[in-house]
Amino acid sequence: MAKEFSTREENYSKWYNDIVQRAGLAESSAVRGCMVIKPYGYAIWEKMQGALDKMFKDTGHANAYFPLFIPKSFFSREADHVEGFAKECAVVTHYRLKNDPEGKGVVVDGDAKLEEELVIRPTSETIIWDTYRQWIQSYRDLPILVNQWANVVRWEMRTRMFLRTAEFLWQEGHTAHATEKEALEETYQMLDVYADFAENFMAIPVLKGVKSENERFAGAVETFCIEALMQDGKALQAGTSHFLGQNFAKAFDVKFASKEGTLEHVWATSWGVSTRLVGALIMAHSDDNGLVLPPKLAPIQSVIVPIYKNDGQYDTVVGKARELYDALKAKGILVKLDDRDTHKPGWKFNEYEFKGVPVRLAIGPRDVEKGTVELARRDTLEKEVVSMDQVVERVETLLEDIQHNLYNRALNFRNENTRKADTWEEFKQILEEQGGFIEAHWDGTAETEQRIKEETKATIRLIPYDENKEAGKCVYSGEPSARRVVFARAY
RNA sequence: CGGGGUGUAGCGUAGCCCGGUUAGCGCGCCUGCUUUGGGAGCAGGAGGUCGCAAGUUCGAAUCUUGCCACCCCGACCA
Repeated sequence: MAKEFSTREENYSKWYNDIVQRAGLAESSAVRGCMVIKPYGYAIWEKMQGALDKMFKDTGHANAYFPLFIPKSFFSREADHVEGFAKECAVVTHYRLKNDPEGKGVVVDGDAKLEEELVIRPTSETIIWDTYRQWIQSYRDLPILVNQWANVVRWEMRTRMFLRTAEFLWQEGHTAHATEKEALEETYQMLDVYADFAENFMAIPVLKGVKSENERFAGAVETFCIEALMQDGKALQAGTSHFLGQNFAKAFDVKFASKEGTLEHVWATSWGVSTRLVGALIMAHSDDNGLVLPPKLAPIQSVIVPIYKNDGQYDTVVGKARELYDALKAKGILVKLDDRDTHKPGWKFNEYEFKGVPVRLAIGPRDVEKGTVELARRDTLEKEVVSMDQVVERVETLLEDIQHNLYNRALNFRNENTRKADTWEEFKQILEEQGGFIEAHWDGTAETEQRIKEETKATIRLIPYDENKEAGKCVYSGEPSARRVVFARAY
C-alpha cells in the first residue's frame, strides 16, 4: 500500500526526509527552523547520550549546567568569537507581555525593556569562562573537567532535520588546565573519545585531523574534528574538539597562581557533538527500505511478531512469544513484543523494517508445532529459521554481527570513495562524477582553499595528523606542499 | 537576504488558464463482517473557514493586490 517513499538514487534528500518522517524520528514544528524530536528519534539520542556520558565520566569529567541566557557584553570579549557567532544569535530584549490596547491578543510591553540584552547561547564558552574566573585561583583548583548537556540556538538560514536546525541539542565539554601540554592532551583525548564512539557505537568509520584556518572554531587556536562519509559521497563533521589556548582565559581574565608563585592564564579546551549525529546515523547506514540502526544505538534491538489465524492460535502463539520475550529481556536485549491485533503481520514487518529494528522474530502456529522461530536481520534482510532453544543465543550473535557488518560496510564504502587527485582536472572530475573524500596536495594558503571552494564547493575537511607526510605540488596552484589534505563537499 | 516554485480533509493530490450545482480522487481514520507466514477484501460512514486579508463580480478554490508559511537553488553553518 502507500509505499511511495523515495530511493537514494532518485532523490537523496527526499529519501532522507522520508526516513525521518516515516520512521517517526522528528517532524517540523510551528517554529521556523525548529523541529519536534519524536519519541523514537529522541530514544536514539538518549542511547547516544548514555554511551557518551559514560565515556566522559570514565575520563574524569562531571556534568554541570550553565544558563541559557548570556549577557550580550560577554560576546564582545573575544574578538574572533563574536565575529563567528554574531550573525546567528537570537536576542532577548524584553521580559514582559501585555494585553494589546487595541484588543489584538498580546504585545511586547515596551516598558519592560532589558537593561542589558540577553543572547540565547549559540555555545557557552563566554558564560562558562566568566564563571571559571570565580572558580580558579590556584593551580590546586585545576584542572576543571566539566561537561554540560544542553540546547543551543543558531539562527540558520537554511535548515534540515537533525543536520541543521535553529535549535539543537548537544553536549559541550569545557575544561581548564594549568599547562598547554595538558590542555592539548585533553583536546586529543576527547577527539579519540568521539572517534571511538562513532566507530564502536554508531558503526561509522571516521577520519581524524585538524581543521584549516577557514574552518576553525571562532576563538580556538586549533580545531580538531572527526569526519564521516555519507552514502551520497558528501562529508559530515561528526564531532569537534578545540584547543582554545589562553584566548578565553585572557578575554575573561582567568589567572591562577602556579606552584612557582607566578600568575598565569589558564589553558582551555572545549568539545562537542550534537543531535546532528542522528542525521549521520541515518545517512550512513539506511537503505531504500528505510532506517537501519546499529544494534548498540537501537531503542528496540529485536521485535517479536506473532502470527495467528484465530483466538485459539493467538493464545498459543502469543504465549510462546511471551516466553521468548522474557528470555531475551533476561539477557539484557531490548525487545518488544508486538501483540497488537489491529495490524497484520505483513504490515508490522514493513513497519519495523522502516524503523530499522536490527532483528525481527516471527512466530506462528507452524513454529510452535516445530519448536522454531523465524529470524530476519535488518542489515541484509536475510531470514533464517532457528530452533526455539537456540534463539536467544542466536539473537545475541546476530546483534553483534549486524553491528560489525554495518561498520565494515561503511568502511568499505569510505575506502571505495576515497581517491587521490594529483591534477586540477582530476580533482574536478572526481567531485563531479563520484564525490567522496579526495586526498590532494594543498599549498597551505587560505586563498587557494577559498578559490577551490568557490569553483567546486569542496572544502578542506581536515588535515590528517597521523598520516605519513608525502611532499608534492598543490593540486590548484602548483606550489610546493608538504602533505596531502582531505577535500570533500560537505553537509 | 537574492532567484525560482508551491499552498485545496491527517498525508498526497484533481479542479484554476476559460469564474456558475452539493469541491472530486487515493492513502489514512471510524463501524460491521470476512481475514491474518510480507503493507488484506467488501459494504457503509465521518472529516474542508480551498494559506490569510482586502478587492473585482449577481456569483471567487478559480481573476487582481497585499501579506504569511513552506520547499528548491545561492551566501552562512555543528
